[in-house]
Formats: sequence, structure tokens, C-alpha cells
Amino acid sequence: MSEEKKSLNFIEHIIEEDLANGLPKEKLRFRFPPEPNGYLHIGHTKAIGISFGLGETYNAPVNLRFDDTNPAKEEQEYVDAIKKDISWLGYQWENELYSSDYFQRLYEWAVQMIKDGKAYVDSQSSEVMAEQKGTPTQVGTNSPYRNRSVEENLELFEGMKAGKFPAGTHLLRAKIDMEDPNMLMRDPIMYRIMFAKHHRTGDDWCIYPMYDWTHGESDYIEQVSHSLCSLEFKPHRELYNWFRDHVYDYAKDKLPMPPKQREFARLNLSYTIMSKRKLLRLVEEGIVSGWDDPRMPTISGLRRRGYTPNSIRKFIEKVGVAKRENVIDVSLLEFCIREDLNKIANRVMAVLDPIKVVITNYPEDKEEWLEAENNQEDESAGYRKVPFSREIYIEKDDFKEEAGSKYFRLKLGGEVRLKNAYIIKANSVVKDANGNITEIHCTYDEDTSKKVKGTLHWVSIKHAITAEVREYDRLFMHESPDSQKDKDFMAFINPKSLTIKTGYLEPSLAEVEVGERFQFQRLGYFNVDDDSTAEKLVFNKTVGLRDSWAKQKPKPQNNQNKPKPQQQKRSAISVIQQFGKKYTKLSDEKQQTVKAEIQELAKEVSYDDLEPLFGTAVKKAGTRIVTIIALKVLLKNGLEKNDAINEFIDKAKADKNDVLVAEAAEI
RNA sequence: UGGCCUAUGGUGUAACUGGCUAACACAUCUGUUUUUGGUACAGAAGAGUCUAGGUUCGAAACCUAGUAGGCCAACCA
Repeated sequence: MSEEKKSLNFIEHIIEEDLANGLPKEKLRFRFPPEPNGYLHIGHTKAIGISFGLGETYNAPVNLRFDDTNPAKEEQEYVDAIKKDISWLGYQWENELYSSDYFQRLYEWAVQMIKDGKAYVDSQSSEVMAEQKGTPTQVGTNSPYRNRSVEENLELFEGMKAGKFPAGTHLLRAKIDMEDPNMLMRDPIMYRIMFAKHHRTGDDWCIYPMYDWTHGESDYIEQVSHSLCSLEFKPHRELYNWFRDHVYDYAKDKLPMPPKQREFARLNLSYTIMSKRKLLRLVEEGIVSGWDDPRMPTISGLRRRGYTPNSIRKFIEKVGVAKRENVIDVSLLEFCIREDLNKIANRVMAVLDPIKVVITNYPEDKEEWLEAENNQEDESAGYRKVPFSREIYIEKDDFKEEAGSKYFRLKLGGEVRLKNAYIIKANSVVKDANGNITEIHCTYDEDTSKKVKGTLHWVSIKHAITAEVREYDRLFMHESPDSQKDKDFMAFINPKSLTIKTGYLEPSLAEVEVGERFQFQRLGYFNVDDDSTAEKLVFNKTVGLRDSWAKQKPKPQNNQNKPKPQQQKRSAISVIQQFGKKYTKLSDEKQQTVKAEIQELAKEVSYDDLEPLFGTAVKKAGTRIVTIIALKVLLKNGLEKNDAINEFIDKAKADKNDVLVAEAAEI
């Protein structure tokens, strides 16, 4: 067991510390608490991966708890979809729970809080209350109802529960501090009146608890040890603790574990939006076909697109956990899915943009069934037969009448290998009236041992089956479409995010099943879409293969690779400082050229610019060398020596860096 | 005008809690192998850790100030 010590993220550090301080390992318990008001997306996967992942590493139970305290928004449909997605990802929850299961207990605790003078019934309009609440920079003021008697509060709360009051007339609030700098502590609402049918409790209740009151107490009831959520809940922690500490007083005999909330930064993906509300808009406005459109970042979308649970889990693992805002490059997600599919997807041949090739020396009525390896990454995948005949399709892109030596594909007079078949040579082309090539005439050679640079995929026209092939591009053309202050995210929609083609496939694909994944050789990974039927096959492109050839070709004006915002002219001193950072690493020769440049720049530098650099840390020898060089220029141009200068020079002469000493000695 | 959080190569995370030349992955670029311009393998480039002070023999880490970004005023979660 020489397990290499993996570095821990900050949450794991906290847990390790708690364990070291005496928390028994058996007490560890986590939870994933979605609100059933929408579909899960890749961002949620991070939260799922963290809590369920912790459960796996510490062998601790993880509850799936639906935070269903707002019947106006929540539906059973979402509960079912969420369960399906989590299961699909391969995680197992210990218990399926609902906050609504705790409504009675929460109610009893609330009554206790009233009796203890920690909560009161307010009877004002939301406008007035908002007024009293103040702003982040301005304290709030007390409600006139804040000091109702316990008896009155009890009676009113009882009445609220019994349905005696219309919605909006009364509220239960915690009595904390209207002047707290944290607005969440300014007498937060615990209960509101809502005459709505709840997806689980039906009409049992007409008062519903708010998030802050429910969430932490649900954690506590479940004896969750570590309650992990995203950063925006950080300000809630203070309130989480306040409620928890009071309730702990009521129940500590039976519920000894007070949970602790910790927050991590949520996942952001480049060229993607993550907000449920905005995703809903894409669905409602018909930009996509539904929540499971393969372009959507939802779990169901990714699943339909052909992503594997493994690849998504791997992605979440690689993304890490920390507290700073981040934007993950989609290329990491693509890397993860390619890595997985490379190992498990069988290779097949499909031509998506065909051009006809006639092999003139191959008999017209002949056909051969050639052996093809299914997956060279997996020996157990075996072999299959693919038909070859006189007329085949290859990709249009794979032929040019004329091309340079860097072009490995077919050109007139050139030879290429047909994957799993023969080597062919292009002799002539047939063109239509517009000059478009309609046929390429080739001759084949049975000797396949020859070395040729290029290998093409192909499909026998006579045997080919057709399929609808859907290719996807990113939904948005901007790296962070929803964080532009002056533009709506809809402005960045990519109008060409979906391309539908007719593909010609080798006949082995005639009987595929929905969800099956393949590599179309040299093109990418594809899976069978839910829309696919025996009569009409439909494939989705999951992701393309890496293509180092495409990168060499001139990009179609898409300069997304280097939008480096060039800073406007930097000052001479900052350029010199920049040189300083590298100076000691440069070769002697380079040092000379850089030195000359610094001497030139130094002419524009004033003493006031330079002086702050005298204090540079000893360790930063490069910066000090560069400063000396510049200083010498200034001295030469008439600058008088002063104490600061002399001290700096003396210190340099005494340094252990030879270059620095040498430069200083010249003064 | 407040409070809280964050700042490490282009991106994301590390750095055994103050100690080696700041590590790993993605992205980028080179080669080698290859019946996929894929995979695999080998290598390169790129960061004095936001800035300035301070503490220390020693700071990415601790302290102070500044700067930048994020979050906080729903009877949402």
C-alpha cells in the first residue's frame, strides 16, 4: 500500500483537522440538497462530486435531500429527473429525504423559539419591511411589532398555521439585530403564509419555512457533519450558526452533532451559461429543443450528447475545489470525454461530406469483405468485416488536385492508403459544367505493405447506409456570455451551433441501439441519438478528435486564440522591472543585449521612479542588478549621489550574486 | 458610505501548514512511433506567487496598507 499522498483540497483539510481533533470517522455525514425546481447541470455536478466524492473517500453516508420549501416552484417531475441524473453519474445516496419531512419538527422548534423570545410575528407589508431592513451600507430599524408579547406571538403564529389569515398578512421572524452589518441577520423571515399545494405534503400546511430556517436544521436533524455549498452562501453561515445554536439547545440530547457549513467556488465553464433561469429561456424561446438538447450543459444534455458518467466525474476531479472564482476551459471537458471514449468506443468508418472515387482497375462486379480492427486500444473489442468495391466515397476534404508536400492526403498523382484496404493512386478527375469535381479516378495496388504517408477512411457506395448526423458547435460565441454588463447573453448565441448532415456509413452500423457510442475514424466520437429509429438512424457528434492538422491551416478569421489585450504603452521603469525578473536566468549573451536595452530605457527614468526599487528584497537579485544598471545611467547623466544611493550600492557590493557585485563595483 | 470573501504560468488546482530550482493537469509548441494528421511516448516554452512595506536566518504562505475581482437589500434556494 504505497498510496501516493494526494494533495488535499481545503475542505478535505478541514475534515482531516476535525478528525485529528477527535471527531470520530463514523460521524462523518454529507448531503446533496437540490431544490426540485429545474434540471441539474454540469455546475451542480461539482457540488455532487464534492459531497458524494467525500462520502466515497471517507466511506461516509451521503443523503439526497430535496430542499422543497417553496411549493410554488417545485414539482415531482424535477425530483424524478434529479434522481435519474445522480444515479446515472454513478453515485448512490444513503437516504432519499425531503425537507418537507421535517415541517412538523421545524414548527415545534419555531414555537419554542417564540417562547424563548427569539422569534416574533410581524404584520407589515413587504414594502414597509424592505424599507426597515436598510441597505448593505445602512442599518435597519426595528419593526413596531418586534416586541409583541410571547402570548400574542404564539396566538398569531397558531392562527397563521390554522389558515386564519390571508397570505401576506403575517410572518414569523427571528429576533436578532436590525443593525447587524450582515443583512441576513436583520430579523430574517422564518415562515410565510402560502396557500399552495405542495408536491408531497399537499394541503397539510399553509405556512412554509424559509431556506435559512429549514436548510441548516435539516442538516442538523440528519446529523450531517459537513454541509458544503457554494460561495454565495457564505453570508448565510452566520445565520446558519445562529439558528443551529439555538436549536441545539433544544435537542442536543438526541442530536449531538452540530453541523458546520463550508463554502466553495461554483463551477463556471467557458462559452457556457449555468443559470437555471437562463437555460430555461433557451428552452422556452426554442433556441434549443429542450432541457436535454445535446448543446445544453445539463446532465441530460450531456448524456444525450454522448458524454459518459466517467468522463464527467473525471472532469470534476480535475477541476479541483477552492474558494476563488474560476472559469474552466471547455477543452478540459473535451479532453476528459476523449480520454474515456478513446478506450471504449469502437472505431467505424463514416463519410460525412462525400466525394466519389472510382477505382478503375477494380472489377465492376467484384466486392470483398475486408477485416477491420474494432479498437486498437482494446484487444478484446475484436474485428469486423467491411465491404469494398469499385466505387467508394471519401471526404471532400481528403482530396486536392494539387497540394504541397505537407498535405498527406490524396492528390493527383499521389498515393494514399485506404484504411483497412488498399493503396490507391489518383489519376484524373471528372468535373461538372461548373468545374466542380464529381469523381476521382484512381487505380489500386494490392500491395499494402508499401509506406505511404496518408491513410483515409472511406465507405463503399453500394453498401453504405445513410444516417442523419448532427454536429454541434458551442452555443455561445463569447467566452463568458452571461457576465457582460451591457449585453444580454442572448446576443452571443451562435447561429451555427447545429449542423445536420447526411452521413454514409459502413453497413455494420445498420443495427445500432440508442446511446451506443462510436468513433467515426478520423472524425470524432458519435453516439446514437434518442430520435434514432430502425428506419432512420440519427447520430450526434459528441466531440471531434484532436486535430493538429486543422490547427495548421489558416483559421477562418477566428482569432479566439490570442485576443491578448495589449496594454497601452508601459512606462520605462516598469519595462525595466520586467527585465529584472528574468535577468539572472538569461545567458551571458542575452544579458548583454538586455542590458543595452535597459541603458536606453533608463534615459527616460527619473530618480523618483528608481528610488522605490532600492528597497527590493535581497532575494530578487535580478531586479537589483537592473536597478544598478539604470542607476549608473542616471549618475552618468548628472545625478548626485545621496545616502540612499550609497547604501544601495554598498549592499549590492556585499551580495552573493556575482553579476550584481560586478555591476555595483563599476560605480 | 458598510460588511464578508478571494488574488500562484493562458486556464484550473498544488506546495507535506514558514524551508530544495514553486509542482501537476488542460491548453500551446517540437520531435519519435503509428494503416486514424487520433492514441502512446519523449521533450520545450511559459510564474520570482496582485503591489508596497513589515515580521523572520528564511515568506506564495504570517502582519499592515493599497489595488483588483466577487458576494450581500426576494414572503427564492
